[in-house]
Amino acid sequence: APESPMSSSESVKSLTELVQQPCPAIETSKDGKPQESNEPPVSESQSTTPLPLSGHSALSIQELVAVSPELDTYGITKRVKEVLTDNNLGQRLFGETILGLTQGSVSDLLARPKPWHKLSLKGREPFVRMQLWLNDPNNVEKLMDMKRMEKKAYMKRRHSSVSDSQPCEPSSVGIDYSQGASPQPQHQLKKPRVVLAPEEKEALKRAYQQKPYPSPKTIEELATQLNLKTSTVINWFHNYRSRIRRELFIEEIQAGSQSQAGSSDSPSARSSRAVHSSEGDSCDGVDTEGPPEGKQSGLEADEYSNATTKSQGGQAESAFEVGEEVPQDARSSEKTESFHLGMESLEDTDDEGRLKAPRQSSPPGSQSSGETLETMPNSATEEDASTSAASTSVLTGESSFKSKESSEKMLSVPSTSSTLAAGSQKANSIQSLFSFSEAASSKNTRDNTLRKKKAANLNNIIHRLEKAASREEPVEWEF
DNA sequence: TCCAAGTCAATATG
DNA sequence: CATATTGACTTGGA
Repeated sequence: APESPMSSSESVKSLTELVQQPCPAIETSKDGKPQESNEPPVSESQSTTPLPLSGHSALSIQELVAVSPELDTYGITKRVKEVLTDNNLGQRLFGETILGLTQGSVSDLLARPKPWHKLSLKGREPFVRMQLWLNDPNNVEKLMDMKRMEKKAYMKRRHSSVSDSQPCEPSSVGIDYSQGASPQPQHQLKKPRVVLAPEEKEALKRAYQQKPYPSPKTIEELATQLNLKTSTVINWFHNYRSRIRRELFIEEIQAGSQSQAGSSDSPSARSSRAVHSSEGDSCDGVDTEGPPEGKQSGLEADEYSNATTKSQGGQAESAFEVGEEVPQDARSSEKTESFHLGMESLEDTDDEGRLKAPRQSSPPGSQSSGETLETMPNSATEEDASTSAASTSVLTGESSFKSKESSEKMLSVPSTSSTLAAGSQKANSIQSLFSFSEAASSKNTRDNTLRKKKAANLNNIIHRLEKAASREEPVEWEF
């Protein structure tokens, strides 16, 4: 098989190489790199590094991370993916032995790496490890060995059990795997893992568009209306916000990287990466509605609506202000819109339409039936307005306009880079922080007020985040 | 307390 | 089987 693609001519190393031996002075050889694999059972993860100042012994990665130069996370993941696929190595093995992470985390990391400057010290660690691994000439070989070993062990185990009736390899550990022991009864100790129904997700997304940072009160309402635990709603918002942010990051990275003028970047054919398909166009409305059937997969398409960002934190930027006037203050404009989340059924009576998940509990008397009423009394919360009038119930499809336009999509503008063509070179970073975008929408019909609103909303939170971020870290981003 | 960032781990998908 | 998605938990900062 084709082998040794290695870095060969790659000139990319440059700074990445530094990671290997950041400061010869201190580190000297010992290239053994601190790769230690963690044990299967939970890793150490010793929080708060106790600073092994005493030196000797392994130099923790955290120290390496601390001195590591800026790494190209996107490039690293791209190469790692190539190497892994070229050699038939799985994420699980790689993650557990090299990164000390589980398969799911690895998948996520490889698919959506955040730009270096947006990573915390902890978040940079896996990337440093990956770079270290890439620099290791025997990386593949080592992993292959591990794989073989694992297979062997597995085979052995299986064999004995199959051919041998009494494998009992576990002999040592007490009989029955403790723990759950009786698999049957399965007390409910196991926790079912909440799975939100598509309708519920839709409702939450809609709520998010109106208020990305719902007040406790709003959260309560949502929880009640959707018949979910409050913590679930809270978690959902946290996760959603976080994941949306991530989407923006990758856009940023892609935009930045695309400027590459040759050099680097091997022409690997496959490449992965999903292109953002844009979409759009025309007819929109229409559709859908009935979630039940068909195309479940396609439904998300827009998923976290792509946002169009635009940083304007205060300076600059005005340049490309979008053409359209944005309803500044998304907040106020919001009140016009109502919550209407279209979902009809849900909750309804008993009979199991299958819709209702196993969700246990259910607040004491809550949810009676029919009708959902809208709880929206006072308000007067600090955010004032916000939901206020709006919210009709989240469920009830009864709101007059459940309209079909529900499918909101926020056009995702393929950030065309305007500026970026520029030199870049040099620090290579250029990431530009946020793409401008917009422009596109202009042509569209003007009825996109809805979109604008959403965009404003997202911009809003982005600003807040940026502000906060810059405050704490006077780094350079943001030129 | 809230939040963000990282992860885990169950479970979807392919 | 491997990979992708996602609700929940953990950490660390104000």
